[in-house]
Amino acid sequence: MNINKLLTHFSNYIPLNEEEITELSKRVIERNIKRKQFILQKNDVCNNYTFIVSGLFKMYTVDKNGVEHVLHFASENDWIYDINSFHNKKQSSLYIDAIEPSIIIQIDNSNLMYLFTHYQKFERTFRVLIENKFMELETRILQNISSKAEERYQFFLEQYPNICNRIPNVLIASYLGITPEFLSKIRNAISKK
Amino acid sequence: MNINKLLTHFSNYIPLNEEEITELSKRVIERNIKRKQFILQKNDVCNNYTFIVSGLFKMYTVDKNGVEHVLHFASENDWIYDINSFHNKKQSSLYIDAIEPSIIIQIDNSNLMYLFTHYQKFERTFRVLIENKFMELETRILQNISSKAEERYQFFLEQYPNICNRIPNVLIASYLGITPEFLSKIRNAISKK
DNA sequence: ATTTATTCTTAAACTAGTTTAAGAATAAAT
DNA sequence: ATTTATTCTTAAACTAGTTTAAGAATAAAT
Repeated sequence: MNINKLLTHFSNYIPLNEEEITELSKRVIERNIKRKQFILQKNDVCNNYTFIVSGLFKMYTVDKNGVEHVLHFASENDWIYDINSFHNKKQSSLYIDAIEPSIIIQIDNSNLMYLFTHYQKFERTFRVLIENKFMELETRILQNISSKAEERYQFFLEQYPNICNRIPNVLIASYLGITPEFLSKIRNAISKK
Repeated sequence: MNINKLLTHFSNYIPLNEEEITELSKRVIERNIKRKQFILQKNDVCNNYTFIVSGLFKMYTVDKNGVEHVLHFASENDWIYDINSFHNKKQSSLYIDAIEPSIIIQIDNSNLMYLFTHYQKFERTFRVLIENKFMELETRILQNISSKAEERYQFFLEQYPNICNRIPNVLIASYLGITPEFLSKIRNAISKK
């Protein structure tokens, strides 16, 4: 059962006892997602936290010119959700879809709130989780305001070695905030060094 | 007493009862900070969450060329801290200093953890706080990867109308990830519209 | 009130990154 | 196995943003 992967994930923060495992297991659902299948689309309300058992997702906006801007990638043992839409129950401006065929475990808003309220451990774990995600975003912002595209690309390769070769360069460029053509130039320049 | 400003801040999330107020009050300290005074310097461990009663702070790095890069501004009723240094108790790579003379209330790591463990309400409030800060950062990242400097500047002015005219343009440029000279160009272009 | 430090602006020469276009290479679908 | 769609690369012309320098304007300090 894939729930074990989620339990192991939790135990990296704080191990759960039997009651907590039972409660959690009752409140999540497992789904198989095909490549290119959406788990969130613009104007929907994001009603689930999604844990990725296996596979790879991207979360992105589409601007007025139809260009995609990738806000996050997430692969196995990571979470993906539009936090703003989820907590404020408002329409999302984001899309989430699968880059690879994936297996996910989802928990919806009311079940998550139930766990937070009845078992402080869950609230703690999710506090720490979001704190860690906040740190990652701070690092990324710092990169964006202080480094050139080439450095940001090199840093991306170092930081996400296990996903960078599963993601097409078009999407890496989008994530870095540059055009795919310029990323091509950068890659060419690096290979000549 | 300035603790009231902090209590009001909490009650915007979840109101505290008398016991919680007493516990909180025992565990915080109030400080006056002069202009340009540091509350965190590189290589120190950030041991406090800092609530700003009045005044204005910036958190930033200094790169190898001596250039400052502003990660965050924070003014009255907001928090500032290096979350990475605080939770992992490791040396910070950031500086925090006062742009204006300020009054702050600080709570240190062990006291905050005490409150989290004994009163779930504090853990909840700080979870929601960091979630909100995460949303802000997501918006900022999206801006950085998808918009030109002029749009990012306009957005900054709209989003932070009460601090943008208290901050020198050098620092706004740094926050936006552009040079002050280019910000000058942008301001000139906008004023001609 | 005066000096000193900081901030802001302008301009010219430059470089990082974009746009447009088109072909080559690779991966996905049947 | 072949077709179709997607991804990647190259190059030329362009534009957004940087660098260097220097003077003007404003704010801070005494």
